[in-house]
Amino acid sequence: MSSVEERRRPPTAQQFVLAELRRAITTGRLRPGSPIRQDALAEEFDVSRVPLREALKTLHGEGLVTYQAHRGYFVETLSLDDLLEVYRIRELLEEEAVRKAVQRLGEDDLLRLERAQAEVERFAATGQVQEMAGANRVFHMTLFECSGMPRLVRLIRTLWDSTDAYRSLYYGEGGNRERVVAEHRGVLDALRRGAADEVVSRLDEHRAHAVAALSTVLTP
Amino acid sequence: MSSVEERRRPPTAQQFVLAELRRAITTGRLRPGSPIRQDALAEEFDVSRVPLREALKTLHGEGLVTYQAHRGYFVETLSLDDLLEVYRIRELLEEEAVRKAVQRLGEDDLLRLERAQAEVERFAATGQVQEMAGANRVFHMTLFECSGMPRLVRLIRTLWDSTDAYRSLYYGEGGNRERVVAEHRGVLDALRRGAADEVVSRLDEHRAHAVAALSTVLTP
DNA sequence: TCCGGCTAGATTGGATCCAATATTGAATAT
DNA sequence: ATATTCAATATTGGATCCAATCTAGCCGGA
Repeated sequence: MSSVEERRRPPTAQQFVLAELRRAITTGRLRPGSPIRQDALAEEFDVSRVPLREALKTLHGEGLVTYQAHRGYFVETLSLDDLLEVYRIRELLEEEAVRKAVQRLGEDDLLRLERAQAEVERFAATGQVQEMAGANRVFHMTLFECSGMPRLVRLIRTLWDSTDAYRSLYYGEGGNRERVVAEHRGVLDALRRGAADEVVSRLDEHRAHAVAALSTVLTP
Repeated sequence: MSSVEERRRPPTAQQFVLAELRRAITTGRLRPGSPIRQDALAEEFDVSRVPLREALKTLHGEGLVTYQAHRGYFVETLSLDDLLEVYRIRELLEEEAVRKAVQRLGEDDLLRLERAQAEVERFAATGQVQEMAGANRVFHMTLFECSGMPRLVRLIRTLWDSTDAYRSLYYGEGGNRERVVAEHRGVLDALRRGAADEVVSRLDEHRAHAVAALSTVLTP
């Protein structure tokens, strides 16, 4: 809706800190393996340690940090290997979700997907990176949710969360936006025809492109 | 090592509360869909709300509870359908882990697995249900860890955690213990021969038996 | 010199108190 | 009677303070 969208601060401090921490970790500002000093970070974000610790628990669940009782949290390495692993796991889980979704897909689902795709294209055209990342996410999750497997969708969502910060990187690159749009259209087309295998392979390619682009960014 | 192991209280209150909450939810004492009153629960467990909330964040990550800002946590339904879904997801992820593990399996890994299996058999013989559940877990995780995919192992572990309380139910039933032992031996045998497909199908059966047994418990 | 125990500082874990938000019910206006 | 507003209450979110635990460096003894 709003064109500027100056990243509104979330309704709770934990959610705010959670987003900040994700960025700090994925951008490498908090270096892998280093301990997380709660006092210093809390002060930096201008909150107390309580919401900070709750955010850290969430990140622990996502595997971005490790935890040892009475010793605290440590930044988990997110190397290229890790990224590849996450994408491999996504491949496995999303294939299952998509196959189930194709079986159950109704006309209303297709309409929702097309509306989501329209959003993606709108932001792609205007070059609004953050917004496009959000719309892209809605598109994919809408599809996954058609699987009728809520726990599976949850897991996939968590995997997306844990690599969130990278994605806006991806959409920042010029050519990638157009390709995403084209690939989505191909997926939608295959969905309409109920061609499960084709949908799966198209999405695999879709991911592979993202991995390839991100690999070059991460290797320097 | 210790044979008695009278469920020592964990070193932090959050971990204690976490275990208690898991039991309370999976046994149905906290009814699905009902809100979680932090004050009441904290008093019941004789801790403050701080560690309780951190435990709830962990459970949220596992999908045992839902969360809405400023409205709190709610017990998530864990119906038979959910259990089936969890096992289906495990099937997908564990197959990947096991195939990778078979490729990389060394003699030392096999030795560790056999030692783990010896533990399982020891507790199976004496009918120590809790201990056997623990040893069983060690056996499987040891195998998964041979995959060299730490994030994948993490995910699988989380899935096991979220249905932990059910498993001791399973091992309580008389005949199940002997079958588990026999099935593990079959898996070990196939592993020695490097027969990946056979390992996968044996583990699938292994899970299927557990699901079947748990289904009868959950349907009444 | 090397090892162990010990003390002081740093850091995390938890309890209590206050603030912010949501919910409930009653009073009022239509 | 129904809908709406507003106040009272319940509940969650967060800040501060204190306790428990870990870490690092020092000291004494073999």
